[in-house]
Amino acid sequence: MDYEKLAELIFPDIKGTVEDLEQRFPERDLPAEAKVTRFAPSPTGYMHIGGLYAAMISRKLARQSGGVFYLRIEDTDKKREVEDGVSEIINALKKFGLEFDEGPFAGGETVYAPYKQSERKEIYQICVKALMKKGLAYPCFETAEELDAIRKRQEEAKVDIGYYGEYAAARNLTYEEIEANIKAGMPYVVRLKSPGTPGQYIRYTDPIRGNIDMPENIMDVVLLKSDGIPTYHFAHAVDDHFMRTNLVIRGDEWLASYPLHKQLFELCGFEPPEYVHISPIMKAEGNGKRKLSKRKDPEAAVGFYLEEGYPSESVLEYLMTIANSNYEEWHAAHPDKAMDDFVLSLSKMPVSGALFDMIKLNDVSKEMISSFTTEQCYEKILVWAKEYNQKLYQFAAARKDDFIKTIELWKMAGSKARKDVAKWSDLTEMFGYLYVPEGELELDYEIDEKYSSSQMAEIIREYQKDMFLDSDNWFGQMKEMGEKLGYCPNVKEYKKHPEGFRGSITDVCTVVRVAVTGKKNSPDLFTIMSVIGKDRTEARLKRFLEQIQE
RNA sequence: GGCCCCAUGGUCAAGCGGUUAAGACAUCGCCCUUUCACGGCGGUAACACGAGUUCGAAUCUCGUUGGGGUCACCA
Repeated sequence: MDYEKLAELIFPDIKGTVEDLEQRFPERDLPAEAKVTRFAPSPTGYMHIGGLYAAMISRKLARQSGGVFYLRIEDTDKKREVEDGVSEIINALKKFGLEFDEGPFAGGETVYAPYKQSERKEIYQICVKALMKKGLAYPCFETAEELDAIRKRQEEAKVDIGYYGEYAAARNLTYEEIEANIKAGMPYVVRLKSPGTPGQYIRYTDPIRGNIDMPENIMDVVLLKSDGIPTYHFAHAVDDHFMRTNLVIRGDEWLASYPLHKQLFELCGFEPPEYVHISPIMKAEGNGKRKLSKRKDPEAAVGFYLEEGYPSESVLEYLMTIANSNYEEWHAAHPDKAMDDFVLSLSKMPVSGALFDMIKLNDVSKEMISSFTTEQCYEKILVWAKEYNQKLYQFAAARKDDFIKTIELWKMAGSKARKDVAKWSDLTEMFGYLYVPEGELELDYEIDEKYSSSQMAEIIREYQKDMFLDSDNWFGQMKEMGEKLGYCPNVKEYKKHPEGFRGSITDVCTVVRVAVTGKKNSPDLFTIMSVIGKDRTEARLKRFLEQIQE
């Protein structure tokens, strides 16, 4: 077979050479230790939490080594493409502060462009043509039905399934047969003619997992689909070589294709990048785990965290604790330092998939929020509410001073810090009584059955006489009032001698608290009333009386 | 099924041949306290199993079991 002639038959219009490409995409002028990494999603518009995790790690590794992090769109499958898919992914990443260092998605151009695979068709074809000239690629006209038949035979014979070796009939087509098929307009793919030997093993060293021995690739995989667009594997080899990526962070589902990728790089004459296979984020199911699923788990989507109002810093910090469990310790030792100062270590990455722990995320997020200043909280809430909670947004935007007071109320500062809020959507659930205008307020009173209506009414009526809101000793006044009604002002004393009292100051406060907020639990009552103001407090007391006397 | 990966409390995990087997989250109790939250103190709770190697194994080897991944003209 004259491979030169075959290559011209298949690619008559491809004139460029691999050498041209080497010149067009020169090696990067970077220090040896600088890592060039990328995030390479399909433009499905759906951003998986695992994608965010990988992107965060890739970017971090590039940053901490003085390298480059870029975005490449893997749009070689038109069926999966979604309109605006690209911008949605970029927006999601942007909201997490993960920005790119180069390319059109960073607002610039470089010699490595284009960054979308659909615009790199010719580059791939040049490379396939070069392989074909070397006898390492060939056209294959087999139909899906014929491929199925091969699979059946292989299943029966209990041998490896795939297109390879003796099963790869198209390897033996003559030039004349190929030419005739093409003239007849038969569709075809271009396959790799794998030089792999069955039973031959290769060694791969993963920075996380160590040495792994795997069988060498023997499959004649598809390089170019019938539409002339490359498969993922081939596009990966070509792009990561010519975009000069030297570190590929990918999910461990790619581990199995390492032998293929290594072979592709070698056959093309490219230096393979360093690979790191990271374990996926899992979800508990039954007695096992499974990957967080796009279909079944809303929390698999990055959008979920955005909607719920988790600060992006919280999600990233939680993800970092999964990536390197020593991060938490480091952070505790350096509370003033930012996550950017932490040095991520590949060897400390987990080797098996971690269960996503929403409860832990909440804890991390409460800590994070308590570390924000009031002003920072205000800004972040405003941005979140504008998109996800219009009512809250209107209140926060129109009455900034009042809103700031509510933040101070649930946040507090320093040693008095409260950690009630893990995500902004908690705000309306926990503190709706602060934001809703009096007319629209509907309190679902959490009344304890141990209080009778008349008992509660007595307390509220007494409290209505003077709410002590101008006093600098509100609680002292409350004690006096309670004592007058027969409630012990000292809780400890009451516990020792409950028989002499109708209850304690706790009961007095609880009844007022329920009347004002509807809830049995809340932050400091006096502060709440100060925030909502005298008039609204009075109105609520009145309403509560009406309610319980119905 | 073939190939590959993994296995310490409920969860995330330290551990690298000799440890009373860390820590964080969760949980429970106590203290603080007008409730809740915060904070402080304390408790419950783990080396999947079986053989080796060794004076000695969570740690090394093999096997078993269990879990996961992968075997497309999808990435």
